[in-house]
Amino acid sequence: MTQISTKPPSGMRDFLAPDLARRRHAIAVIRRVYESFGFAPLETPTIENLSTLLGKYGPEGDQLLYRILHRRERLARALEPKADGSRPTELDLADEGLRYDLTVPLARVVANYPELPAFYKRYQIQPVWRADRPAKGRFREFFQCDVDVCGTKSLVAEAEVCGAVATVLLELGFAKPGQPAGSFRILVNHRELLRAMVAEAGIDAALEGVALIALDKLDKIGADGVLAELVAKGIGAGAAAKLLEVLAAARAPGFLAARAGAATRPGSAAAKELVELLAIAAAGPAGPHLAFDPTLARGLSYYTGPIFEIAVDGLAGSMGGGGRYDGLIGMFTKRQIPAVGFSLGLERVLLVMEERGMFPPLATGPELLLCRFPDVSAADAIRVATQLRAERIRPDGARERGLRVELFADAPAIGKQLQYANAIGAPFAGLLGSDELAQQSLTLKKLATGEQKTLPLAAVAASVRSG
RNA sequence: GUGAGUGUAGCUCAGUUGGUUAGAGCGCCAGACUGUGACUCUGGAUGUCGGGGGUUCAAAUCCCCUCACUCACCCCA
Repeated sequence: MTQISTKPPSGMRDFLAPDLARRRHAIAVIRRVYESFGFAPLETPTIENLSTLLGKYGPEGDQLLYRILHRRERLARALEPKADGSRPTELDLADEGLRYDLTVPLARVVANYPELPAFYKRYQIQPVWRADRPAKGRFREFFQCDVDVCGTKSLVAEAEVCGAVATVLLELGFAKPGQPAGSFRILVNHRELLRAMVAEAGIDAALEGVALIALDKLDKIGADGVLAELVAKGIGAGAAAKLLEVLAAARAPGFLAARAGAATRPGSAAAKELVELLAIAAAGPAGPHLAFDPTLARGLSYYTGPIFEIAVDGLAGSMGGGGRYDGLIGMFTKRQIPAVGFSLGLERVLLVMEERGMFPPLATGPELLLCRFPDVSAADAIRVATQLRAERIRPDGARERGLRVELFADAPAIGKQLQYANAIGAPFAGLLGSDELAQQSLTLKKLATGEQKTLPLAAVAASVRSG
């Protein structure tokens, strides 16, 4: 163990220039689209009080929270046995943790700033942390891109957040349904509908969670598999079979409309909401992508109404998810404020885009590497680089942006400098010798073809731009 | 949390039933044009074989421990 590991901690990553080019490309699209829907930006701290975070995500979520150990005297005190002789617990050793998602911090913010507009729409693109075991497409530090609407129970809010993420994906190059190669679906369901189905099957509300998780696997392990798992989790064989029956009925075409019309049956109101949501959303960009999926459950415990998840072929997890959480903000303030949101998983989106080759060519680095021969002083090279970088006014009055210019620091053999230009992917090299300097000119070399010409400094930018 | 797999040069990997000096390709460095890279040719350097212990005359190879990473499941974004 003499050698210090130079790798980042597991599940966390360094982002080098090519990674950042792709990430920034996606984030730029996300930000632009979210703002076009009228969402305002928000950023919140990396660290939140544990009292803010605990109890919002369910037991599994609490388990995955990164906690920040007390320091110095506070830690020493916390480590001592308590008055009753019992040992300190996890709760005694920390009262802060890293944020686990962006929704709970948003709820805290809404509760903390009563002066915010009654209908607060915000977007937030920041990393979150989960003490999970990393896997393909799963990290311990990852970025979420959230949009949320607070202050209304209107299903327009649902339609808008779905429309926003659908627009993002379309603008990133994901296809409409019918073009299976690049398509995505937004699955929708309703917490109340799920509860009604579980109740209808005669399953105890306490077992609702495990029942829903088993149900969610129907496509993977089949009806027999789900049945076996339900029984294994302590649900009677009769109730388990009944649940599958209820579910099969829910999958039949026309189920939602029928249930919405049957006002006395459990889940009728929820079905009605989904019917309405699908109808409203049909007018927006999410319309063609939305699909009712009665098995969609979602793990976070704060959801109360419609829930969503983005599914694409070939991705084990989801690219994003969301739903309505009318009770969450009320956990931080006496005011009960309804809200609904959608979260895109940046890494999941990038993963799928990578696999499908969806990135456009992304320009990075300098457009021109300025190489100097040994007979040119460093000061002269800097003067020329400065001139090339500066914006200038063309004779016709138009403004011309300066070039992205890197100046080679030393002046070794020109071949070395060209090798470097090649290595960093610069499309052009500018060769500066005493001849060029005397004429206020530059020999411009196009690396891809090797062709080169000497031209006045003032003409270099235009020539680079024209390729 | 469960199960499986992989750790050998900067990278991707080969290395036979244990056998003496551990290899290839790519990359890197130097040269074949003294103001020209990417292509070609020649030459060169590169390793605690993940780490520790054990078996053996002998270990990259077999055994144990440990660490790291990957995949699948679970769950999620």
